[in-house]
Amino acid sequence: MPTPAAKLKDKDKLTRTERKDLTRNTLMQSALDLMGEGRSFTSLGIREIAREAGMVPNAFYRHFRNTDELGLALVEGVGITLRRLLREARQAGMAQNDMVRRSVQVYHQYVKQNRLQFLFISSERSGGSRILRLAIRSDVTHFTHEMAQDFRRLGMYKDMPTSSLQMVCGLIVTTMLAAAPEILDLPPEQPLLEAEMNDNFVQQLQIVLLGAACWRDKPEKSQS
Amino acid sequence: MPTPAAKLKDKDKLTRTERKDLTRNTLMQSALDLMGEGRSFTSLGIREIAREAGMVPNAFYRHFRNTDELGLALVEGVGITLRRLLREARQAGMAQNDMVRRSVQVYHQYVKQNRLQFLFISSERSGGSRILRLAIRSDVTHFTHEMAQDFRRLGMYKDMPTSSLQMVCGLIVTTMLAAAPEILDLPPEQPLLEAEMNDNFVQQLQIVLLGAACWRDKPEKSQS
DNA sequence: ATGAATTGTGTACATACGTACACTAAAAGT
DNA sequence: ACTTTTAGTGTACGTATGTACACAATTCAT
Repeated sequence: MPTPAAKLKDKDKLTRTERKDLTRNTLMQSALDLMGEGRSFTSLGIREIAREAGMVPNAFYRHFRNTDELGLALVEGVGITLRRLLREARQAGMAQNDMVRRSVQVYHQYVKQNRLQFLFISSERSGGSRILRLAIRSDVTHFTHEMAQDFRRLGMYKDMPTSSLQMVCGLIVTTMLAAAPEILDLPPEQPLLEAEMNDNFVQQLQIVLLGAACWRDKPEKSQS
Repeated sequence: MPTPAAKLKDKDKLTRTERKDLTRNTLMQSALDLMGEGRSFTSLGIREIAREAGMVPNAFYRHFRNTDELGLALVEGVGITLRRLLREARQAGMAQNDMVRRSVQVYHQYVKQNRLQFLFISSERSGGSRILRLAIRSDVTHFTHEMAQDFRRLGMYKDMPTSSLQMVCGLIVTTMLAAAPEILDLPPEQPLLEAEMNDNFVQQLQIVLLGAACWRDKPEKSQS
């Protein structure tokens, strides 16, 4: 690696829009990389990102008007990542037996593999920029709904009204996302801590699923 | 209000340490206020905070070495706030009946009353500075344990092992804290949205409590 | 009462930032 | 073959930042 800057830019013969998308991605990746080094997205500057991407500051403007716009682009990638997660979880075989434990393992390694994206979600989901916050929240809601659909497809909680099912999935997703920062902060190569955390996580999810199973719609309205 | 800067500094006759603590608090409050205006804590600067506090930049150093240290001081305040919450919830009368609904209401208004502190917790709990993150997390753990003790005192889940009870409380706290950012982002004076959110929140907590009630320790170890 | 300690001020400097404007080179449209 | 578009560069400017240093004013200890 000759320079610390250039990320991936082989000067192949590419159409202009292709090259543009490429450096655009470089910018986004650079922002993520900076977050990986402990900086929070909201505190990133245009110059900083451009520098990390090996470009002159002004080049940034050819792709985004400001950092928030780059953030929104990152959120899109997050949406894709989350959808892939669901797909992987589905494929991981829901053998109904220790399906929760299995899912937790899949999730755990998925978070580690997509470290920077989850770092981004976790810290910006309730972070500084309102626009980003709402965008992420909307993506998470989307994810929740897809999970509910999957539950339906798998025939889980057959006789539960859809709204309740979504509420339960919301709870699951909340629990999942809350686990992400702790996974990310785990010191590497500490299988003991890791196992302990996963056990706790598994138990919590089992509680939720158990509660959902015992729920059996009781739509009592409060009158206080 | 003559100047936009001075917060609360009547020049009474005060001992030196009192006055110092006073301006120290002014600095902390100013940081919170800035967060209230949409800035994220990690992106705050010494000058910015000092300016908001109506002081010259250098004065900051008489109280904190850097912004992280101020953040840690804020975390202490957060701990106190959380403990007060538990106390209020206890007093709110756990009439066992719609106790969840009651607690949710208490919590909701508590978050709104301590808006800035919850803003701080929510965004820094998985935010940029590792030190702050861990400090907040440790406070939250503490809070969780106290909640578990309260559960014990109230005779709830009598025959559940302590570790499981703490796990359940962890789940509850996670759910509570996840609700905070949404409460904070609610447009003001929208009782409909508010009620909807609360209903959802209540249901989720009921699921958790129900699951916990059905739990009845099943300490099966996995062998995969 | 006097000297020390400490809180807050004023000035200063190197550095970083966002952004404007003019420019180059190369691809795209004609 | 030409003109136009456009991704990226270079320079420049006003402003904000962190921090160092010397200083003022007041409280504390003696």
